[in-house]
Amino acid sequence: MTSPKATAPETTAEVRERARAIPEAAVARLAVYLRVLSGMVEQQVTTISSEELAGAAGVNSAKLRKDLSYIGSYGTRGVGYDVEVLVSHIERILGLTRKHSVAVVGIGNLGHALANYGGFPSRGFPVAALFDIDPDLTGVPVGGIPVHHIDDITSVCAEREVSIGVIATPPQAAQAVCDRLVSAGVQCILNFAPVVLQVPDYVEVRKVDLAVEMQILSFHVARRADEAAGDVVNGVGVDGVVIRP
Amino acid sequence: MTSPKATAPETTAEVRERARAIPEAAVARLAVYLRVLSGMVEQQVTTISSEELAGAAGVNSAKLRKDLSYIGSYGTRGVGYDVEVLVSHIERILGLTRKHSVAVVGIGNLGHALANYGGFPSRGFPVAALFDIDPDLTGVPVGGIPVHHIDDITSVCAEREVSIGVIATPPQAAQAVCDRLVSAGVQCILNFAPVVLQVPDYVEVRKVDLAVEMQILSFHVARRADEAAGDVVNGVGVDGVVIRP
DNA sequence: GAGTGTGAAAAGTTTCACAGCC
DNA sequence: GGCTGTGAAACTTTTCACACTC
Repeated sequence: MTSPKATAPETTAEVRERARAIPEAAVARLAVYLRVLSGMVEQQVTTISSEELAGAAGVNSAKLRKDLSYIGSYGTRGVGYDVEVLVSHIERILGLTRKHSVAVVGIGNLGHALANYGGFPSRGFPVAALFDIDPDLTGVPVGGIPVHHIDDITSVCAEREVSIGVIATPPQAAQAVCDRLVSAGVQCILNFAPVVLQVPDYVEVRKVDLAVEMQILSFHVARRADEAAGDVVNGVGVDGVVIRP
Repeated sequence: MTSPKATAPETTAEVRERARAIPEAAVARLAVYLRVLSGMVEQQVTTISSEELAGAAGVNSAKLRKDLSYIGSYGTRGVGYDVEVLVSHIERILGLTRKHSVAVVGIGNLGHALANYGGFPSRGFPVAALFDIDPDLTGVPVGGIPVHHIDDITSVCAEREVSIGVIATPPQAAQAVCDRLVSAGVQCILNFAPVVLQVPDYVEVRKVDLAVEMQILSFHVARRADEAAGDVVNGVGVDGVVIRP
C-alpha cells in the first residue's frame, strides 16, 4: 500500500494500521462480500473475478476492488481472487477469528426471534445469555437457553464474557438496559428499540430501526409520485419533459 | 434556498425540487428527528432549539440545522423551532400524509414479531397482509391478520394496494418472493433475508442484515483490541503513548 | 443575547481510467 | 487478452464559522 517493497511479510503494526484506515462504508460491504464468498465456497467455486463478485454483491466492480485493496493485494492479475484466501483475509480483518458472545435483553416477540435466529451462532456469534424483566420468564428456556432476570445482567455478562449486547426491549426500558450493559463491561450494542441511546465514547452502538426504514421507503414512494404527477400537472414541464434535470 | 425573494408561498414544483435534492443520509436522520419530536409533543414541549433537538437525536447541531434547511426555513432565529410545525413538515417530506400498506412475507419467528410489532401501524404503516408458503398456516390469524398462501401474493397485494413488501423468509426463498412482489407491483421492499436481491431499477430495496451488523461490531472490537495490544507490544508506542493519533 | 440558516472549507466516498502483471 | 490495484478526479456528506434575524 504505502511502502513495503516486494512481498514483505506484513508486520502486526501494518495490519493494524491498515485496519484502522478502512472506511466505515467499506467495512459494511466487506461483511456482505464475505457472505457471498461463503456461498461460493459451498458451491465449490475456487476463483472469482471482481466483476462476478461485484455482481453477486450488488455493487460495481471498481468499488469492490477498492474495498478489497484496503485489506491487501490478494488477487492475481488476469485471473481474479482465490475464494478461500479472500474469505480468510476478510474474516481476519472483521475480527471473526475470535468468538463474540452475545446477550439478548428483552424476550418479547423480537427477542424470541433473535434467540432462535440461526444466523448468529453459525457465524461465530453464540448467544450466551438472555434477559428479561418479567420474573415469570426467569428460568424458562428460549431457543435452548434459560432466561435470566434483568437484575443479573452484570454478573452473568461478566461470567460469560459477553462482548455484544442486543437490546430488544420496549423503548422506555432501553436506556436503562443500555446503562446496565455498559456497566457490565459490554462495549458493543445492537439496538432494536426506537430510541437514541446515550453511551460513553468508547461504546460502539449500531441501531436497527424498523420505523425509520419504513419512513425512508415512504420518502421514496412520495418522491416518485410527486415526480410523476408534477411533470404533467404543474406547468413546469410539458408532455413529460423535465425542465430541471 | 436558491432564489425566492421574501416569503414567497412555495409552489408544488419548489417542494418537489427540494425533496429531490435531500441527501439520502439526511432523510434517514429526518425520520429520527421526527420520532424525537413526536415524543416532545407528548411532553407538551412547544419549542426546541437545534442544540436540544440535536442532543436528543444524537447528532451535532450543525448537522441538524443543515438537515432541516433541506426541507425549508421553519425556525425562528434567537428562539428555535416550533415542535408541531417541524413535525408536520417532516411528515410531509417523508410522505407520511398517505398510508402505506405493508405485506409481510414469511411468518416464522421474525415474521411473527413483525406482524405483532406495534411500531408499524401506529406510524402510518398498517400491516395489510401476511404470506407464508406453509399451507398449514393459511388462514391462521397472526397478530389479528389471517395468513395467505404465498401463491396469492399478486392478487392480494393488488387488491389491498400494498406499497411496501417485507421479506422475512429464509434466504433461499427470498429472491423468488421478491420477484413475485415486484410483479405484483410492489415498488419498495424491506429485506431481512441475508441475500442480495436483484431488482429492476425502479424498485427501492432496503436491507436489514443482522449478521452484517454483528460483524461490523466485531470489526470495532478487533480494532480496539489491536490498538490496545499494539501500543504496548509492538515497539510502536511505549507506556501508553499513541504515536500515530 | 440567543439561535437559525447557509456559503465555503474539509473530510469521506465513489467512480474513472489505465499502468502493470499474469 | 484479461483482470487487478490504485492514483487522481468527481461527487457526496459533514463540519465550520459567521451574517443575519428575532
